[in-house]
Amino acid sequence: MPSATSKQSTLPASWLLSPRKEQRTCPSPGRQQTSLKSTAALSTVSPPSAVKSVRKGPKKDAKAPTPHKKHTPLIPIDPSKKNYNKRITDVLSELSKTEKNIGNQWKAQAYSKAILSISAYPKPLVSGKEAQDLPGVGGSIAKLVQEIIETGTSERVQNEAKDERLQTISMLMRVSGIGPSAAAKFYDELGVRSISDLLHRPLTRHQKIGMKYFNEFEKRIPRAEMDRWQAIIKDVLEDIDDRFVVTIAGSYRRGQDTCGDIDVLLTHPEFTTSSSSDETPNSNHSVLLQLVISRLHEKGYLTDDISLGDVKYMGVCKLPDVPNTEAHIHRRIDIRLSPIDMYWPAVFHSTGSDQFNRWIRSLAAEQGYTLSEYSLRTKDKKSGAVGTPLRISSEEDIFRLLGVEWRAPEQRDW
DNA sequence: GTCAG
DNA sequence: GCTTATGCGC
DNA sequence: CTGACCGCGCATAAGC
Repeated sequence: MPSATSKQSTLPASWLLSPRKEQRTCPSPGRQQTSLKSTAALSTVSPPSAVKSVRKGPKKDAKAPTPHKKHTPLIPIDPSKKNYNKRITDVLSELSKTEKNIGNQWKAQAYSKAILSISAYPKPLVSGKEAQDLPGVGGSIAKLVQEIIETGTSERVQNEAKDERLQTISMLMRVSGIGPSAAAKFYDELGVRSISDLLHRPLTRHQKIGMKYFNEFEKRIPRAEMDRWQAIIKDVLEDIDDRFVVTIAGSYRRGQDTCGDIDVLLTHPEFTTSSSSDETPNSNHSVLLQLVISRLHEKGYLTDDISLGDVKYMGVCKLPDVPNTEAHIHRRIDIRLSPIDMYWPAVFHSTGSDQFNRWIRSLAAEQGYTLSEYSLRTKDKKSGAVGTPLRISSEEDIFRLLGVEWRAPEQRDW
């Protein structure tokens, strides 16, 4: 009900409501989907290769997909392989979670890294010492591993499991908008001991929404529903301006059967970095996202807004209910608007997986580049000086420039 | 907590 | 009122 | 021994 977002669609966006060109050129709506699996992953749309000029014939382009060979070091871990040390990694996961709850993100991450390499170890560990040879496993974790091998668990984990405060904080943090700091404050200063206690406490807008949909947000989104959202969003956007380019990224793009939320990336040929930096009259991109959001509201797809700025929206959506059917579940949806010259790095980044991104970034660094969600730039290893962003007109460009063989999104799932 | 510098 | 810091999510 | 480990958009609190 709050939704402060009601900046109605009084926003004129001159070039926006542009001539509905002939008809569907670019982002042809969802159709294609249906045959998911492989195609679905490439989810999206037509890559407008060059900034301007494009938008012509049917989606041609896609660059010449001619990857050079260039063996990729394949450091990757095969996720399908068996974990011979599950007992150990399970315990370490608890420790990672605890550190995260306390706000020690780096320790939490360190445990996660150790978990990854231990999971990939091809046989059961026999000693902590053996574990310490693995990347990410130092003396401290080696000791833990030794303890787990000997006793089957860790005393520390046992104690933490009995710790009321930790357990409660862990629970509170399941509410979207409550992090380590707020959870600790609720417990220590406001006497909160359960989720329901929160109802009588001052909450931020985000936290109220987190409470309202506490159960729904933890439910996974079936791929079929994701397909529907993709079609809907493309449809609404094309209705506004058929030059919008849309990608549903995240695990959906990697072909997963279920997803945690809906991650939408958006760009428009007339929204470029230059047009965003200077304040020319044409930089009405500042209303672009607002326009999109108000349109989605009008159509009844959005139910709550968590945040809305010029380039990023976070909110809640729900498919229209059909009479005599079970109501649909509320879903978290994020929509980001990128200048077109930053679009493919953004798509690449948001497609993940996180692990894949870490790997590719380290690879980039080795080759004298720095890759972010905004750009791919050269970077001098010595001086650290970075160059200007390279022109990226497709995901393939990124692979090609890094000398890595193309990997479809499903192959980045690690 | 781990690793690189 | 305006500016900066912090929390949060990703 | 010390700092990096992604760091940025948005909402809200804190500071002036």
